[in-house]
Amino acid sequence: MAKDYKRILVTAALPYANGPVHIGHLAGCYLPSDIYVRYQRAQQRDVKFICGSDEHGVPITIRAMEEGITPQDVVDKYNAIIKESFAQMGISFDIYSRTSSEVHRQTSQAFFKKMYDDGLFEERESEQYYDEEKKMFLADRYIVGTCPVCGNENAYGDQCEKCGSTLSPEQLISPRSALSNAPLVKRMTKHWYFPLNNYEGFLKEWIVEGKKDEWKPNVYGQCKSWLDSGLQPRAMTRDSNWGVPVPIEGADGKVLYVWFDAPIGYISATKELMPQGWDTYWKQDDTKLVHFIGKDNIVFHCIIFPAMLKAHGGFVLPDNVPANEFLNIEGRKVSTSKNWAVWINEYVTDFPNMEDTLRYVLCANAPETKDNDFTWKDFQDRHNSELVAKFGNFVNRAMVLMHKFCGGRVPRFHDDVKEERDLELIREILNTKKKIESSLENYRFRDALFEVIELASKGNKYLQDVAPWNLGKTPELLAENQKLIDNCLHICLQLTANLAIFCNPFLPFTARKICHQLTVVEKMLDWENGGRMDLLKTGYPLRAPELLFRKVEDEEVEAQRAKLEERARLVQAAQDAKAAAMAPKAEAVATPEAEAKPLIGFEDFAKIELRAGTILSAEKVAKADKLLKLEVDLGTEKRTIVSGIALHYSPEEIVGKQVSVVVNLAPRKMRGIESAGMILMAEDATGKLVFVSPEQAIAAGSEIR
RNA sequence: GGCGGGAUAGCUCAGAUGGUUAGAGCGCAGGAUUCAUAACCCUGAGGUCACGGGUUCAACUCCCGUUUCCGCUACCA
Repeated sequence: MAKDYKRILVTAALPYANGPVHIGHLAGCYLPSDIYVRYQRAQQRDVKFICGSDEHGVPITIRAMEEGITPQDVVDKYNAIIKESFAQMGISFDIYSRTSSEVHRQTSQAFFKKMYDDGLFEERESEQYYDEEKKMFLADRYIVGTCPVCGNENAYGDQCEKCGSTLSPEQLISPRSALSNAPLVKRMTKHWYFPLNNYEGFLKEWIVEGKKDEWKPNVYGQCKSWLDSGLQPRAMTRDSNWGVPVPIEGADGKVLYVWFDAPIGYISATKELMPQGWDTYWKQDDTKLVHFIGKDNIVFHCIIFPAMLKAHGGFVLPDNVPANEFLNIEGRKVSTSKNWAVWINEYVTDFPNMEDTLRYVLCANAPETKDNDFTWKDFQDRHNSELVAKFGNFVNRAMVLMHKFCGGRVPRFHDDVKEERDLELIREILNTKKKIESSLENYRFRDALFEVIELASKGNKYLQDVAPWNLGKTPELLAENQKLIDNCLHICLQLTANLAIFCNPFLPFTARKICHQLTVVEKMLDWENGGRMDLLKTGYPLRAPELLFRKVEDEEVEAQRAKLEERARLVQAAQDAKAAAMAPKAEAVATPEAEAKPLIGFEDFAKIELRAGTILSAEKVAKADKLLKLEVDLGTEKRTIVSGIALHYSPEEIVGKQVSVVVNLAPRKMRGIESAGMILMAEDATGKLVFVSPEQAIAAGSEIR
């Protein structure tokens, strides 16, 4: 039941301003949204395209700390880079704003305040780590300490970037503040929780029942999964000084949770774009709201934000959330920290004036239904065979032949000699238009783009069938066949004009180049002109043909592959993924030496009590992939130790084995089992784990020093 | 481990509501052609639709297992 919408509001996920954008971002979100919007604009529909930088949150403050600059400096830098990359790629936002703007502060605060005043939050107190020196609570990321897993002394409270372990602050050994280096104390702090569980009924009805056949399976499935497993209240505030201050009494030092304020950024940006009238787009039922995002954002856009909008009241809910899957590169996942990515700002430098090629390749192979793979070989193949050989070649053939046989002017169409194949092709043009429309309305961008190329292909076939170059081989033949030649080229040129209209949402730069050659104004690109056979006036002189695309040579894509591999190799060799992620430009700086820990005194070492132990029994821990529950004989006592080695050893093969045990490690519960100690393991670069064992059998409990 | 989404020609991917010979592009093998960036056009070869069961007159398409990839989540040397 397609509603009769009066206007369309399109949002693209706010990119996080702590790094540049790469082709995965483009393919998953910004390109499809731009195609959709350009199409709707060409349809003369009332559409607004909203985006901006997401500039709050802990990772930005961390990056600022690491680079020795302020968070504002970080976001200023990346906001500029990101904004420029989008502009260069022709992503045509009506506004690209940022969540550090004043309008956004006001908007998100008002949003929060309204919910607060309506009593929609729950206040809760909990114990959090507090830095007495800086007089502030610390987010998980601000807490550093020794990783219980790999011993990295600079692990963060949520993750150890050295070994990739996900942590909680409580797990860190001797936690300290990342800001002041001071030891931490625990203090009570108050936060405001949004009881998502109160909206389960509404969400179930709206999504599970209402969107079953409308939303993509991946989106629908993900939502259903969340709803079925039950929703929990979620904290909507954080202790931090970077973000939107919580606008109520007694909330000093607290800001809105970045996932609370970020989606409101769509609203603020709309406000900024249209100080008068923004609310028409957000508050009237006949607005079609569409969120374009990557699959990692589904829960926020389909569950949390709609629940917020519903709770606040007065806002429209998204009609659709066409989330794409992920794009891999050369068979591997995109990884910022491993620098396995194709960055947009680098692409536009390496391939000037080839924005449409990237747009084409990313759309033709967009991860619409599953993760897809981007390879440079595929990039080259698609460009050379589809854009150059089919599309560009057809346009060029039509132009060249027209100049050769029709004196550089659009020939007239002679009804008296028209043939069935002429009419057939004309019908195909209209047919193609309809197919593209229906595909685009249903977010099937690759299908739509395929139809464009397919139509060019039909043009090529038509030219081949009529073969005007044969009809005009000699002056005698030319005179005899001029009418047939005229008709053929008349149709080919009108088709070329139609191709410009049809490719415009996908290949806007190319569409304009075609307009230039045909000496027509951009206005011709209006969608309603699609299918017309009188776009070019008979007798009108056209410009000399210029190639729309150059070929991509083997060396170019080889160089790109080599660049990708080389950077990844450097990062790998450096064993310093973090440094590379923080400075993707600074690949040359990466050093091959592994990160070394600082010197420690004997007294530090002496704090650790190590003993040889003998494994008495081992069993797999239920509901955990990697955990084994071990009974270890330490001579004077037997202990239960839970160890994450199940992927490397089976329970049977390790019984009786002697191992090294950290005896005085604070006990910790895992999967409900208290683990008293830790088994030492050695790990190689591939992640393989082996025991660190006494070289000969020795009495259980022997001290290791 | 829980949940969700994938697994289809050599490669990259499409395949509403189950129904005649399962599709496209590239690649490959032939052919035709020369207007065009040696491009275009035609023909052909290539798939037990991951595996095993089941429902059905009929399953790539529905159901149940298994294997495997991706994501979220839990957990982790």
